[in-house]
Order: sequence, then C-alpha cells, then structure tokens
Amino acid sequence: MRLVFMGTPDIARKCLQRLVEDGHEIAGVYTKPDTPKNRGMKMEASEVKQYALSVGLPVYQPTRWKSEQTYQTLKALQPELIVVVAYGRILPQRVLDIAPRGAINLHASLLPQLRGAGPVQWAVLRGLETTGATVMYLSAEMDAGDMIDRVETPIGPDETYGELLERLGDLGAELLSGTVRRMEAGPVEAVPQDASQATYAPMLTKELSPIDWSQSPQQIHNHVRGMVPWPVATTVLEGKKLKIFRVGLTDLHTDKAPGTPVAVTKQGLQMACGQGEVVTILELQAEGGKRMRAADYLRGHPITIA
RNA sequence: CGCGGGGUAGAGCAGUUCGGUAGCUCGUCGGGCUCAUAACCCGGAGGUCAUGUGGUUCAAAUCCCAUCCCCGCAA
Repeated sequence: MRLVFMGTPDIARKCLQRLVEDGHEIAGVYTKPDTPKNRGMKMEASEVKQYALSVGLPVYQPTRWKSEQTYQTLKALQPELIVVVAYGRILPQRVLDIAPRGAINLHASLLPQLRGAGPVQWAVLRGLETTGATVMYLSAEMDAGDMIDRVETPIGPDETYGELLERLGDLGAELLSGTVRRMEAGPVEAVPQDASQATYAPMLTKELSPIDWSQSPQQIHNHVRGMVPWPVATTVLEGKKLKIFRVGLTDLHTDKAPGTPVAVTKQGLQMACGQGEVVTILELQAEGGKRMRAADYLRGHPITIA
C-alpha cells in the first residue's frame, strides 16, 4: 500500500522499518526538524530521519502544518493511508483527511488510558501492572480516535520506562504491521473509546525529577524507574545533586526523617522514606561522573550517618 | 567556537594550589581468629598517574603546549 509515514523517535523508527520490510510503498517520511542537541549543540537528525535516509526514502521536515505549501506537498504524494507514530506535532483536520483510507496512529497505552505524550512513562510512574499499545484513527482531539487494534503486556516489577518503551516499540510495530495489512485487504472495524475512562499522561519534565522521600518505598521505586532513562530521578545528598537510577525495596524501618541516610551497606545507601520505611539506593550518578553502583560511589565519597 | 566537571591499581576516590619516595576505601591472593560469616586481625600482588616516548626542570601525577576519550548543565 502506498503510504506516508510520520514519526520522530526510535519507536517510530521501528514502526517505519517494519512497514518498509513489509513491502509497502513509502511515498514520504515526515519527521520533526533537526534540532541542536547534546554537548556542543550540534544539529541532530531524528532516528526516523536517519533510518529513512539510510534506505533512500524522501524526508520532509515542515515547520508549519498550517501553511498551504506544506498541505499541498503532502497531498501531491497521494498516500492511500497516513501512519503516524510519535510524530510530535498536531496535524490539522484537513491534513488527516488527505488519504482515502484515513490517518492512523500507534499509541503506547491501552486507550482510553494514558492519552498524551508520555503514556509509557506514566504507566510505570503510576505503578500499573499492565499496559500495551493501541492502533487508532487520528481525530481532532488528542489520542481520542476510534480504536482498531491493541496488544497488552505486563509491566515487570523492576522494569524501567526505557525498557518498557523498547518492548512496546517491538510489540507496537508488530501490531501496526498487522493493522496496515488488514486495511490493505479491506475496510476494518473500529470501536469508539469510552471517554469517561480516559486518563492523561503528559510529557515528563525535569521538574518531576526530585524524589519525594515522604512517599512509600514502592512509590519511590515507581518514580525512579519511570524516569529512566529520562529525565531521571534526582536527590541532593550532602550538598551534591545525584541522579538516582535504581533503588531496592526493603522491609526495614527507621525513626529517622524521610530523606535521611540510614545506613551504608554492601548494596548501597539506605534512605528513610515515609512511614518510617526504608529504600536502598542501588545505582546513581553524580554531576560530571559516570553512572555507577551506589556502593562504589560511597567508597570514594563517604557520607556521615547521623 | 553554548557553559562546566573529569581521565591516578580490578572499582570508587585523594594527591595537582606551593614540582621532591604513589596514597585511601573496597576488591583480589595468602595466612590467622571464629560454631560461622558479607565481620575482625596480619601479610602480599597489582599503577609507563589518558595520549604525545611533546616542552620547561637537577627532578613532573603536579607547571606549559597539543591531541583523544568520558560525563554534568543546557536543548
């Protein structure tokens, strides 16, 4: 089938790659414009763009979807179907109407749960035990279109956002591949979402990084793994800002105030949380330093236990 | 030229300001103690101090120059 693909990060790349391997005719690939990133502020192309170029697909990076020229350019590609995966842009309704078979989207949650830009992160942050991916039609309202296909998957008790995203990317690409095949064969059924059950998952920001030590160990654990690999949970210890990559639950108790170091062990650093419970910081990174086991960090940066 | 931290033993760090015998904590190996141990005691091995076999010097981890690599902020 002749289609236009729109997407930006790696999960989108996986989907595009799968569609290419399925033998579909990709008339064009849309992705966000290159942005200055990383140390040195070098311009960096999205994963989707890098892949598209490597297989010789035409890449488009419009900045204004409202412009007539952008609209006409897409229309001229004459896609039968538009496939959108984590594109990062809101598309005007008339753009969604260009393709005869419509515009579909892969969303990494079990809609109507977790609509928004950060469904995978919030699935972990909220401590859900199950999530998944949904293929639906795009609609004017964010992630509210009629659903075509879905796949479920359990979330591991220690799984991080990054790990889950990786898995959902593979599952999602597989799911999407099947949907497009079926659409190619003929009309498909779509069921409306129950809007009353909708929850929302906004994009994470670094403002969410600081750990609230008054929470329970399980909540802190969810917070930490939901923030890896970005933006990563943080805390300040002895005046130093630390990124916290991994914590472990304990059955211990303490009468120390939340956020106070309780003890240093072979495993790492035990910290007091809410209700006198204790979690162990297992893996961390200091500014300018590498990510390392907490026990290693403490060897060179001994802390005093009050 | 966006700002900044760093590369010293297998790991994490100190030492660099003011050049002068390579240190700490841990791991590892051997021995001891112990009912036992991740605990404790004694002893040993292990480093061309990122690179240039660069410059200055009687002498460089330390000062100067160049290069490579890692990381934080910011996006």
